[in-house]
Amino acid sequence: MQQHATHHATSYTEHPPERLHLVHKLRSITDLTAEERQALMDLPMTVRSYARGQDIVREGDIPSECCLILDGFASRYKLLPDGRRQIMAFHTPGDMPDLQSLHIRVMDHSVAAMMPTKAAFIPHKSIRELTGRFPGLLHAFWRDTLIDAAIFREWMIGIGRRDAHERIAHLICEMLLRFRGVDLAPEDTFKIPATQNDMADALGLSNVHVNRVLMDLRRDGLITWTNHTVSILKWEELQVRGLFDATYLHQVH
Amino acid sequence: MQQHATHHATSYTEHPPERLHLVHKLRSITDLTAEERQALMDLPMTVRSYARGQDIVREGDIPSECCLILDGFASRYKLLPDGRRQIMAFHTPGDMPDLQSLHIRVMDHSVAAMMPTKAAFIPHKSIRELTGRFPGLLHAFWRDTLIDAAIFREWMIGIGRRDAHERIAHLICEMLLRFRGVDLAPEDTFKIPATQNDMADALGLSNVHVNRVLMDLRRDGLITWTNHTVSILKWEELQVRGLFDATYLHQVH
DNA sequence: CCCGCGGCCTAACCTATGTTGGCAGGGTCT
DNA sequence: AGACCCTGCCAACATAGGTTAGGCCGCGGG
Repeated sequence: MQQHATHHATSYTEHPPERLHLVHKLRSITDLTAEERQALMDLPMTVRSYARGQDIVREGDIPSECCLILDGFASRYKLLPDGRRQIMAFHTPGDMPDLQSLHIRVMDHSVAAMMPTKAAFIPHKSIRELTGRFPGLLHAFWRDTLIDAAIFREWMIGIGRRDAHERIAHLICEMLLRFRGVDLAPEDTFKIPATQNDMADALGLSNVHVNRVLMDLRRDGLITWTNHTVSILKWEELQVRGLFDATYLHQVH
Repeated sequence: MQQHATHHATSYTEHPPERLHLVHKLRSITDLTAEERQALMDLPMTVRSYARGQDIVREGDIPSECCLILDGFASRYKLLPDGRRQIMAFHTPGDMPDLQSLHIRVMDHSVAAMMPTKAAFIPHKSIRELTGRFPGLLHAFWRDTLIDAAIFREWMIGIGRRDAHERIAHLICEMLLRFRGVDLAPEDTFKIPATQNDMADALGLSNVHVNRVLMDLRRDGLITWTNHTVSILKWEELQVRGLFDATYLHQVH
């Protein structure tokens, strides 16, 4: 709600409203001056649309632009030669899933749309020019990639050391907070773009087992999950099951 | 060998030789000018020593300095409330395991010595001052944290989607390359500071199972592993077993 | 010198999770 | 409408890997 107020406070009528997600996201992790915000809004970008399942960036690519999720939902994933898939991150509007390509030439994983998704592409050149003028933005971007890494670490401990129930509860907790962060979870309910199969690939489980555990969580009245929408009924208890502690999201600020 | 030549080419007699590891490491991922190298060597640092098992930085800390491994070997890890442990990274001399603390206030994991280890502490202030003067170094540090994240991702797919044999073979492959990178693996043999228990916690397995798999690898003549030293006997075959592809280390340059 | 501890190794047993296969409902394309 | 296909759901069975327990060895400390 507060964030919503923010949206209305600063209006940039000459740009499509989706650009605000980027400003909004970066403000959620650091402070920005008015000039910095304006400079972000002025970044040149070309927009493309993707259907569910389509790749936005592909492993092996050598990007010369970064992509910014404007609308929809994306995942980062990697495939083993025999087709096993590991999803390594989910991304909401305002995220730049391949920001790292600024400093790492070749993509070591892919980015795909998990639902109809609009992505904007910003030339590396423009970003470099921007961060050259605004050191504050440079640090914001760096910080963003560092938080990314923190989430990877948290997922690692999940996949490596939590059992299936803990993992799934934990992921649902994380999603709720991140959707809340972009005002997409009113009343602890949100549209989840991931199928049970996607969840499985994110958590290192099989789709069948994800289904089993989900049934348990529903039976115990912690959540409902129908038709791609999830409601958290017992937030406290869900956190306990997932051993959830939000500090790793570094959203405080 | 080439790197060894490099060592001798540039000598900074007024500093302890361990400082060269940092220069060496950063040069393995990016180009540095002579001034930048000198500036690195001139960083103020205070040195402390740690025994195996001691924490160098602890989860929850709010560091005002970054640590640099001068000598020895360190791991980054995280504990669950009931004591389950996940190791998320190994670090060799020249690495700065908590570089992220520059932009992320509170540590979300710990760093520990895995053998007697010497670490240097560099005030954030000095690093900020340095990166202010040398944008090249700023990008080198940023790039370093991005490679870190790339390794996290690779470990994620390992823990999530590879079976125990693949995981263990893969980790040994990675270690060989990283030790080679710092001239610590002559003839494909290196001192491994990790116990089988450490390996288990890094790979999301139990120590017993690590032992089982290690026996297999030895029986098949791929490696020897005695007394904390590992030799790779069949490098090709080990890579095949681990589905190993080194691009994620981004060491090429 | 002995003691205790930590690291390895082994065996017997157990269970969480994977696999396969099959069914039902809802979209979507023709 | 019919034919698909994807997603969720469910049951029966299979197995990789966990757990527990114990023995052995080498080392550092008293």
